[in-house]
Amino acid sequence: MDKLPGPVGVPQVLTVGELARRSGVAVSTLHFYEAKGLIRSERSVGNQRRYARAALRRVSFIRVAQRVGISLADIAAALASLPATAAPGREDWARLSAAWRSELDERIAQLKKLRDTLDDCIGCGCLSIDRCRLRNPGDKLAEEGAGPRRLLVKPSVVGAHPVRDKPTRR
Amino acid sequence: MDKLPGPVGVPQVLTVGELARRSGVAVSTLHFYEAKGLIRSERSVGNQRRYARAALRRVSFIRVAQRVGISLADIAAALASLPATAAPGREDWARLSAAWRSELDERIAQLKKLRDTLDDCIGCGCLSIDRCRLRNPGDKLAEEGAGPRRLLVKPSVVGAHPVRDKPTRR
DNA sequence: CTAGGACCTCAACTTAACTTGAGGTCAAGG
DNA sequence: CCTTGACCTCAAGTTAAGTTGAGGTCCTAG
Repeated sequence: MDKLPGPVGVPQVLTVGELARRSGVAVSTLHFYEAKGLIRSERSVGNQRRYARAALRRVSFIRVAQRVGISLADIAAALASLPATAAPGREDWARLSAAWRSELDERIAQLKKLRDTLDDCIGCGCLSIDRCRLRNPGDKLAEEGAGPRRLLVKPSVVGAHPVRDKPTRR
Repeated sequence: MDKLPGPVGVPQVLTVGELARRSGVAVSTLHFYEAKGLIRSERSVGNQRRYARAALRRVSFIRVAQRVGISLADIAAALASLPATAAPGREDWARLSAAWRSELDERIAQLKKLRDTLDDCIGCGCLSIDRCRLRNPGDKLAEEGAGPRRLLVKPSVVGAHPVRDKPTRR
């Protein structure tokens, strides 16, 4: 029953090469993702990876999430809530969606703010981002020393994106 | 006329320590940004960095842009259109805004799509991202081997975010 | 005058996310 | 039987974005 390499129509199980071609990521990346626990595979008799079609979905998800600035670690955490073994059911996706909803909303708000800030500051002619609608009264920013407060929407719950946060002394 | 260290009210020129505190980034990061050409400073008689107040604005901008997944290289390119020497004028910000507008809009669209996709796929009960509204007819995805086409909005003009694009053979 | 903080440079280290390469297996075709 | 292409593992290299550290300067306060 084990579908072997040769591409025959629409296979129910994918080789790593097929998954790579169809998802648009390199084979090495798939190996990497698997090592990181982001995707899973069965093995054929000859020890080759065999992916369920659901893997394609997972990889798409990973790439898109990454593209908007979410780290693999966060993605892995989210995906961990899906059953790796079987095709995820409705409530599995529901759980994931709920968990990410606020994070995504927050990032959207952040982006809009950045975009609109540029526009506004041009429109009003004040020539300055930290003055105008973004400037806090009295210029008393220095109080807590914790980043661009006016542009940042909030510190983020999931907070593990590529941007190194606060100079953490380990 | 060179304002020296001691914090006195609201200084017109900032030391690296002050800029670090007020912008929320580490001193080392400011050095790094300067080395990369993202910010600029004058030097005091004693060879210490002195930043114009405009630098605070630039740093805020850098962090926020970064936070939404834009690379330092892209940010540097954008900032390069601003005069590093004087305070940027209205048309400088206008240029920057215009250049980024589509990129930001695109990323916003992308994020919304990701968010709504999760919601939709739960709502419709199809249990699958690559089927449903995202699935292309006939499952003929394998044609060009170029990434998650249905979720990705478009290949991005500025395209230099942390996500390693295509397995480029150098 | 000497100690403390804040600053300087430059090189080396770190982490995430991959890629590259060396050396080896496996199955189908000529 | 032998080659070819796709696959395997594991180690090492790469890039971006910083951080850490060693060794040195400078000014202000005690």
